[in-house]
Amino acid sequence: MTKISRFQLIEDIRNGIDDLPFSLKSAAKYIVDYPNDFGLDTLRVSADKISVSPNSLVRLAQRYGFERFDAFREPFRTALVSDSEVIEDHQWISEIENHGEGGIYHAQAINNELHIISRSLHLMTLERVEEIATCIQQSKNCYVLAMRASYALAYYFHYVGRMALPKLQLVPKYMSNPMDELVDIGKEDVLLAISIAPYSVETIEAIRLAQEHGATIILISDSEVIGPNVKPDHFLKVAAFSTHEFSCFGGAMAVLECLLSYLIKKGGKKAKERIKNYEAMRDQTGAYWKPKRPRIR
Amino acid sequence: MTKISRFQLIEDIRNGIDDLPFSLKSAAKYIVDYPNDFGLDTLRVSADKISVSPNSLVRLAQRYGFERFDAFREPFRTALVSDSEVIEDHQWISEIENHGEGGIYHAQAINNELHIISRSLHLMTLERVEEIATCIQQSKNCYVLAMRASYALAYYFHYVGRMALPKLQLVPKYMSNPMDELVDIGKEDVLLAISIAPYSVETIEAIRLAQEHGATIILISDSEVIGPNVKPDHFLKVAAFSTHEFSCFGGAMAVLECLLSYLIKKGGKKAKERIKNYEAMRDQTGAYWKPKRPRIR
DNA sequence: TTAAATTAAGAACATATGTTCTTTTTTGAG
DNA sequence: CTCAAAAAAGAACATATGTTCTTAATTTAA
Repeated sequence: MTKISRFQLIEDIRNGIDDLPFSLKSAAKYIVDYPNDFGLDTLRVSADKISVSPNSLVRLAQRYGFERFDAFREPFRTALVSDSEVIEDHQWISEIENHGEGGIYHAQAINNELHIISRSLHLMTLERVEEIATCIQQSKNCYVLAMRASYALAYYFHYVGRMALPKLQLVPKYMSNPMDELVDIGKEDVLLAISIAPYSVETIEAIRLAQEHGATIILISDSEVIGPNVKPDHFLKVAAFSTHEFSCFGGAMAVLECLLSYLIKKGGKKAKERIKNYEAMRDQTGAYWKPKRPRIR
Repeated sequence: MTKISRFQLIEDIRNGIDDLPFSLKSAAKYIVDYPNDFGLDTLRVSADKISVSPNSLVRLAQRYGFERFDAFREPFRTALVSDSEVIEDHQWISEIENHGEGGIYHAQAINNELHIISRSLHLMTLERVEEIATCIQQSKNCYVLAMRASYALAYYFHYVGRMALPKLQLVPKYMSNPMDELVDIGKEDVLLAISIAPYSVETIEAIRLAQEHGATIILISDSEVIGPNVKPDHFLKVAAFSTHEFSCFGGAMAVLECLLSYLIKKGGKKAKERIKNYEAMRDQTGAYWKPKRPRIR
């Protein structure tokens, strides 16, 4: 009885995955992605998580030459007991440090990243989140503004957020000066501006314009004072310091993602429904790949 | 929602072990010694290994204040799957929980965010980073590819990265199908693809094209199996699970930022100089605002 | 379009698992 | 030593699990 290793088995599964029929493919993908869970769970629990029938897993096991399902799962189980040492604190980081110059760089980067994220999230009190979420929800239009590197953050926030809140508008949307796209902003509107040092002049000017038009300003930044005559109504501070010459955006990203979570969860039925529609559209247009399952009945 | 940690529970067991009757003591000792096995095995298997009756374990569970045996074993199970992702019990997070529905949502979001980031960075071993960095540095062109929400990540990576590495190219750069912009990709080139579930067909097809042209593929994703016939040369796994319907990108962002740090630091003099030039250019054109400091001296 | 082969779901079954109740054994106070 | 209390084992039970067999859907080939 030659015991097969988990590693070997995963490798086999991955290589053969393209030749599998639909539901077995979903199952195989799941096992490759979540080998730990697969080792721990029962057949039925795994089947449920994958959304296939229990006996699909039995068939998959047979495909790979196992007499019974238990034998197929066995390598994953033994791997669980043998090599899962729980390292309590972040000892793995200091471990990295002991491998030359590169190790020191990498450990520094990881430390810094965790630090700014933790700090940013800490600064994001429930009070502020609720304040900002309410402000966005009650607005007529909510413009999401950022320039240069921060534009990535605005793009992401808008991309995901508009599924729950169609009133979100990305600025700049076209290759223009953001001010041009804010000419119609008014009292009932909100401008959510994202800017990390160094602060671009366009952002500052756009905020000033919005202020003059009576819009409510939400600023997400590493500083409350990003330019002359910029007085945000709400301010969410993020940490952005780094070990090299640019700011780190991980903290801002984490904060935005948590804000998104909050908006989606508080969005209620309407948001849920809109998200459902997006998903349906995706399936129709085939924009995304997933191991398809045949329709039943 | 105060989940007890495995670590805490083992500590409790060890402290109380002397006051236990004979068979429960054997059981307790076994659990302390072989927590992994205990988490994995069924009640009867554990009882058998310890040589006590099944219901001795039930009684032990009750001793420690658990209603049922499953609850007692639970911490050991979760420790098995989430290998070493013990977020230090941030007091401030559980504090947030005590403020109604909104507080629970927010605390969940923060927890999840920290979890996926910590896990993603953990998966980012020095070995992989070095491998990937070398691969990028030695390439002729390095295309950074992503679609839809992930495009934000690619955009950011490219925006910052090109200051150190001008050979970085964002794809799609124009509003086109990414394949059109990859027609010239060749053996000496690298394609860094970023894709989080659900995976867009365009990304998958672009990777396949690059593969056929002999380019080296680096994939940053929550799964190694994102589509049929996609076999990356290097793979960096990130965690992306969330508490709502979309994937969370915070882990991917953190990983990319650490990769950037590494590339910049390893970029040497040339990179430093190029960055200096960028900064000089900024100052000249006044693209950025900075608070004027009073002249010293 | 039809027929055969493949693939998946569903139902049924024997066994395993966690729990509870009862009986037996052990412990300890008087 | 006796007897009550505590602890452990054993038996019985409902539910869960893996397996098998049957039926339905889907794909492939003619």
